[in-house]
Amino acid sequence: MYFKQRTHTCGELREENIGQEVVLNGWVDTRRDLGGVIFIEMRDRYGVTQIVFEPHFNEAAHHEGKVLRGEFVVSVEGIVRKRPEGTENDRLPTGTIDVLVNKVIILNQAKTPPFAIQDDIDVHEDLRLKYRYLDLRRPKMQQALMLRHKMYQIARKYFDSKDFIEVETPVLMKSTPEGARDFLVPSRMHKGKFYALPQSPQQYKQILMVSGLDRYFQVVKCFRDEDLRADRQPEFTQIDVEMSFVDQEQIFEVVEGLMVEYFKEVWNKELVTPLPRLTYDAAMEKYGSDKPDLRVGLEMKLLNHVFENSTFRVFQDSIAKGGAISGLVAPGCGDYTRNQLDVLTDFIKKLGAGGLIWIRVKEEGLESPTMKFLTPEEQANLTAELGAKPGDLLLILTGAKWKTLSLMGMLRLEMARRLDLIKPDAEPKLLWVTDFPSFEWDEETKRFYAMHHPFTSPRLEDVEFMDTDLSKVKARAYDLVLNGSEVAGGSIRIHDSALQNKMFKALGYTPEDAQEKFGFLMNAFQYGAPPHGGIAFGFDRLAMIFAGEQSIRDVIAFPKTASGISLMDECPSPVSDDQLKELHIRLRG
RNA sequence: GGGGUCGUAGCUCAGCUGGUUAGAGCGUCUGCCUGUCACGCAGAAGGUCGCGAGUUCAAAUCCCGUCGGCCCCGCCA
Repeated sequence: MYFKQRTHTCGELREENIGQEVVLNGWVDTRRDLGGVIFIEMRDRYGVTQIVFEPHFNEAAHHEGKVLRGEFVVSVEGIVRKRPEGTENDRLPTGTIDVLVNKVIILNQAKTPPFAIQDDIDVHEDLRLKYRYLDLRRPKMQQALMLRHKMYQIARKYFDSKDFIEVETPVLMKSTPEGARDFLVPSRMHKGKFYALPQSPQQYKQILMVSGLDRYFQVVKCFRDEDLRADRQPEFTQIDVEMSFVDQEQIFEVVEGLMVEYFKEVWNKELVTPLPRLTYDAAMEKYGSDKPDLRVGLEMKLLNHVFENSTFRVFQDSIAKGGAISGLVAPGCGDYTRNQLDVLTDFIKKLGAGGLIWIRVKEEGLESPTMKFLTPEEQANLTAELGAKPGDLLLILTGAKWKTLSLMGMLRLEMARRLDLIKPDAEPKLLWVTDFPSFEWDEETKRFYAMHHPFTSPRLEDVEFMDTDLSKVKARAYDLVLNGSEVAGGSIRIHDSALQNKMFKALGYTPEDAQEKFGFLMNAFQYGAPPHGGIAFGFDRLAMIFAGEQSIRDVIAFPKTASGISLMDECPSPVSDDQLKELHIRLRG
């Protein structure tokens, strides 16, 4: 089909183009047929331009214009004309002109789309995902993808300017049963053997440091076969970074530099550095989360010392077992009804709490079923410690330390939602969370696991505890947290074989286990591994927050649903027996 | 694995204490309309009430199961 190349995009024409003969190619956005004159808005990635069919100007074109429908692909030739006085559209950058059509070629017809191709449509997401190619025509989605593109380019330019080199690492690699579940890829040529898709290029980037690449980064897809969330997809993009001969401080400096760029280029905001830092312990104690949202002012308080000598059985038990008593003031919620408090109690119980202690603060004192268990002195200390005022509601959770703090953190966010404390236009809050524990106790298997990964260096002053009390060992690990989301995480790695062996031993690996699982990394480290460390950005999350979206699906071109399927191409899908046979696989059941 | 919520026209929803022919707005189609921009006016078409089984004289409505979307907990080195 013959058609002329466009002379302009649909977002380009202005008053200075008046009088020019132009060619536009694009999609029919909206159609307003007034019987005589027909107005059509034409859309492409760059914008929208109104084209006009007038019978007196060109009868044949007008006749052709009659049959155009939404989403038809057209090429039009015409003359740019100033819109008559009073008919300008100030919502369009092209709104002072329109194009009087001389000729229209229908490049393709289109079925009526199942939903309108425009922003702010009210349509279920599953429909958008099934027809993702139409969804992505919406200006908002195109802007999201363009923002994402801009953010890739900023990162690449930034890291390049800092002497980092981008290296691609394998997508087919060895499965490591540590951490998240691997996606497995069966080998045809090696019966019974499997590749795994990388959860992250962790081991490869460390080997690149051994190889002397010094500074590496990569925009890289990673895969984790775990359940999804609004901010979690089974395949996602990291900006992966590793540096040699550095400590935490140099990594922070590099990362903060990139964040300054992002704040400036995306939000036009000046980010003040160095960023605030919070230790893991402090974050848990005050915010009940290792990714605290500091836009919410509410702070939790540890109350163990207030109830040290309490006769209240619940508090006694907690303290005796080394647990936590955590309190939170819900300002102005002192008028919560019994019913509202029951709803709140139910909310936190469903998350795993044993119960919720609530106390209404009145002018005349504290009001709660729990009060009969507390001495007047304890009541006074409680009020003072929390800084509670009449009209407030006090919430207290108690039990095993980390679980209780974490539950209180969820309650804190719930109260923030109820009190509407997170305004969309609130100043973004970016901070480092540092000094994560090296080890995490797992109740189910009754053993310690690496909280980050087994190559994370403990703080050197904590190495002595590796033989005595693993719960005391803190790691040289850090997360970057933006508005309550973990947007990057990393650590200084172990580069010393002796320390690495000590770590494997602490995690319960025999030397044979370690060799079997991580042998290639261990071997590499015997040939001169420099001190090194790094970080990886969760790029989708970062893009989501910078785009002001609530779901990473809105900044990913072709995302999966919460159950991990693609509604558009309907994967995962069954495969033929022949395919399975070739891979030496027989399905069970 | 668990909890919550939703599923009715192409879309967004109402109807749900069982009872006539399941409605509305938008969209689509047809006709009229020469400056619209949410064009307007008139008319029409459009339904496996997610699916299955059950209770009942009778089920969109009640019960059970199942599938799917979204959110959360667990999980995510």
